[in-house]
Amino acid sequence: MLELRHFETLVALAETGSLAAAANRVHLTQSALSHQVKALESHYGCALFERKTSPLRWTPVGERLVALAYDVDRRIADTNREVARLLEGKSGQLRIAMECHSCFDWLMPSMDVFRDHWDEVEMDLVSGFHPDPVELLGENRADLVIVSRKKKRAGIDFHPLFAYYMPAIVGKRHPLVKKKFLTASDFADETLITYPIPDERLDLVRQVLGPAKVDPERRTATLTEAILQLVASDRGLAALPAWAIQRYLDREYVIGKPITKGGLRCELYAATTRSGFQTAYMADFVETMREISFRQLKGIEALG
Amino acid sequence: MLELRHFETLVALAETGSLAAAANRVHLTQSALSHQVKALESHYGCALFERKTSPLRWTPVGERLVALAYDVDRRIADTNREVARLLEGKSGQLRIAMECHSCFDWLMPSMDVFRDHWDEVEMDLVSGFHPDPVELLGENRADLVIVSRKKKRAGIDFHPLFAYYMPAIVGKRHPLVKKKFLTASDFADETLITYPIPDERLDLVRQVLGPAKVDPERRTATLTEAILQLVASDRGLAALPAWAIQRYLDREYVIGKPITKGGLRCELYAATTRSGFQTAYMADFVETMREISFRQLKGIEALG
DNA sequence: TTTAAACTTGAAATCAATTCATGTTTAGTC
DNA sequence: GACTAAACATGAATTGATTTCAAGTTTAAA
Repeated sequence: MLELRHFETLVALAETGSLAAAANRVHLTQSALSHQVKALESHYGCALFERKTSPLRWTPVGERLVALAYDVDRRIADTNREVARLLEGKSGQLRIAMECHSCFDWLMPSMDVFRDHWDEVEMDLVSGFHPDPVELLGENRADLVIVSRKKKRAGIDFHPLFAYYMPAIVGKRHPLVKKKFLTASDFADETLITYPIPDERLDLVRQVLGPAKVDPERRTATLTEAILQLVASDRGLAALPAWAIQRYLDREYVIGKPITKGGLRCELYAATTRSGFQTAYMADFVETMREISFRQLKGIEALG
Repeated sequence: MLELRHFETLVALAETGSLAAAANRVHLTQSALSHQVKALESHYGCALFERKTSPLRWTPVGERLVALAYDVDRRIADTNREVARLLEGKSGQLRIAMECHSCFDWLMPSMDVFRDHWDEVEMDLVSGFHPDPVELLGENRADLVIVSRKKKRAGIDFHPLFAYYMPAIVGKRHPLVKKKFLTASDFADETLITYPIPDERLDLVRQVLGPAKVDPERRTATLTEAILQLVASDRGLAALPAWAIQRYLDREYVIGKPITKGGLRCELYAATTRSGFQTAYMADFVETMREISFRQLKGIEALG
């Protein structure tokens, strides 16, 4: 009756707080989860959580099952790791490069977890700027690259990590805070503050401003905090991932506004060589990044 | 990929030592288990156990998975118990009666385990002889009765426990030890030593001697050890469950011989009132009896 | 060499979970 | 208080995977 799939569902439910979001996370329809939950509830003869509250509130029974789900999931993951180590050599290296400037924020916790599980694997961050970091894979100067687009290339695999929405960042007293969402034209007469990277890597330019032929004045800053200070003092607008500046948004140091009606959706992938991904620790690292990110970042979505 | 059903299979495999026996235990065909194992092996890319050895020998990976299976199964069972307690009152009583004279042997460990899990439930053994112990249920003088036959009766449910084969017990130097198996006629000129209970409760008489119209001389003894002494000194034959006298068989204090070609198969059921079985601890006790028996008794089979 | 037991294999059948399409409920807004 | 959108529930149909079936292969024993 109880099955592992229910465990995945329960964990997703606990971490997302709603049926619809959890369904997206486990790549099922919300209807499927509804059926699953109903089956569990009729099996145990009691509700698992209160609907109509957000986030959902677990009943004691639900809570117990969620605990079980976490517990069992962890044990299975541990076993899979051990089996992988039994089967292959345990050591190796994992050199990570990033296209995305602020990804290090969310990557660090994943690296910490990974280091615990695979202490024989040597981890490194590839430093310096690279016009096309994916090339580092072919040159064997990196084993994994975090990128925001998949460009088909021979022998390279792109493993989806997650999707997120990038809000425009506006000062508290800026006139645009009154708008529900911003469009390309709202940027026309503003100064756009960005990291010092080429336009084709800026999602805002690539997806919104470019197509609309809007080319605002620019200013660059290397540090996220510097960008925020400029925005807070109304020297311009920026577009940053919400997860990179969550605490500043929470404190209302600056204000986040959706870009376009549906929001500006960005994606993240881990690129590896096809053969490199065969090793167990590599696959595990990708899985770890997904898990840890979903656990700690707000407002991200499953991908792929 | 990995699913709970695989865990059940692995546990059964570990405890029975063969595909066919494990299949019987989990109520599937041996083909189904073969497919399951194949799927697991191709998933992990390695063998789980060596075939062609009996009992099967686990590989390190197989061993790790079996450990996981036990672990997860136990955690799920624990959770189910806790949930049951959360939902209903925790206390109650469990008065057990037995039709079968030597069942106490295997029942005791199950009672011990049960007491650990449900210390609020008061357990009792209904003592004394009863011509029809199932009637104790209707009279509310017992909550559960161990019996060897299901007789349909209104409001009474029979929950299968297990099946076993009852060998004839023969002295070491008795001429019949040369035979591969005994038939009804072999008993004709012997003395049959039994517990002092009516014929219709003696499986040997009911299933074999009765139909063959063989009615040997009788002698009764209350204690199993007394019966064994009589047999060992060639005062007669007996028929006892192998699990009741395993250590005497192992030491060859007496010899066990199959009765009829296929062996004399006996079954055990737990009888309860339909309503009584609704309580969680009752269902758990039945489940516990099954589990513990399969774990500790040799040569028993799944039933139902 | 033969036989029986244990296991494997591929195809068919069965069963159950998911999706689809729709209905219902809830929370927020005018 | 009615209206809208979001979130969830439901029943029927589909899909897909697991089991069974029927036959073949291997192993161990006689």
